[in-house]
Amino acid sequence: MLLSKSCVYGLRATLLLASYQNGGYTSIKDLSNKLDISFHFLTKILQQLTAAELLESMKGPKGGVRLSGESSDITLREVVIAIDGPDIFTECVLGLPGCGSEKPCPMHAMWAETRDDIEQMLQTTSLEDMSKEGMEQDLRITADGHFVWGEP
Amino acid sequence: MLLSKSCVYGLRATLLLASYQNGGYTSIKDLSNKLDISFHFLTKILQQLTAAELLESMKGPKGGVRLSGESSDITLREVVIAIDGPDIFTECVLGLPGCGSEKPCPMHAMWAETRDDIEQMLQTTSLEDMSKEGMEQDLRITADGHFVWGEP
DNA sequence: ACTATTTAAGAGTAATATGTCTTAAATATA
DNA sequence: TATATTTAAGACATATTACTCTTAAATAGT
Repeated sequence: MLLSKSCVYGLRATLLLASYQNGGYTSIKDLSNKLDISFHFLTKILQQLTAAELLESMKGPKGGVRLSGESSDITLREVVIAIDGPDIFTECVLGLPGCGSEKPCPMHAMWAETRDDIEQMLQTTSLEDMSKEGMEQDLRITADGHFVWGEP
Repeated sequence: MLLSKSCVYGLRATLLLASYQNGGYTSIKDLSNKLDISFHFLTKILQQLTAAELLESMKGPKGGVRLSGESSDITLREVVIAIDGPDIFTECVLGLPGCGSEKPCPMHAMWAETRDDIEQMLQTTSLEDMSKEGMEQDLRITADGHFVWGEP
């Protein structure tokens, strides 16, 4: 997998949050239930996103998490980097540490291109873009596909 | 990482084998030394490639492994599939099991495209292509970059 | 036939990723 | 103030991947 499970969980949760578009706090319990992800595990992941200031959190009743800004201002790339780190956008496909344009591996050129395409794709797509598509076309965000968007 | 370490080791070893272009057997010891990969671990990986009939092996003195056919006839895609399996070319980027054109996830369309690009790229590149480039331009195939191509 | 060399196969170990559980801290509401 | 609810934090457990080690089987050369 290109993205770790943690990263994918983070993306799915933030997409769902974006679809709520009410500005209020949503409990992680709600997210973990709807997405069928372990509550404690998801909590840890969302903590990373909070630390990266993509989310804001509040403890206590009525607490939960919310996007720190407009869903149109948060890109998929930001979420990915917050969880999997920025290296996936620079790493050699053969995992060779010193690989770069100076002394590349045979696959460097071809991979650098697709890698940049992927980064560009994630960079130019906001949580709003994806969550809107998800809602409007009733797309899948769970394994079973049974899911209702935008109902906090 | 898109590809597992095993897969990457397999690619590096087959690229090196392709550069030998002498048709004879090369000992795994030689490959593991040159590529700085654990001998036993590489042995296991190359066994998978032998099982997939991309390599042929012979035991005993003068034994070793060799490409089962012309290096121009073996694609990077074949090596990848032999080790990491074919699923990486069909899997959902969010890891959602039922994701497909019928009931896709929001990222399905964009990812399917890049995924197909990657497959196409690997499909249209042979071991010969890559090893020739590696030799001719003295490209990196080890971490330290100190390496001499094509000397069995 | 004997020996040295090499791959094959499987058991075992280590490291990392994934997932679970418990306790602490904050906060809304009564 | 007391209670219920929620995130924060860290310890713990399991699964997967990566790597090591030992023994067996095959084969070339003497």
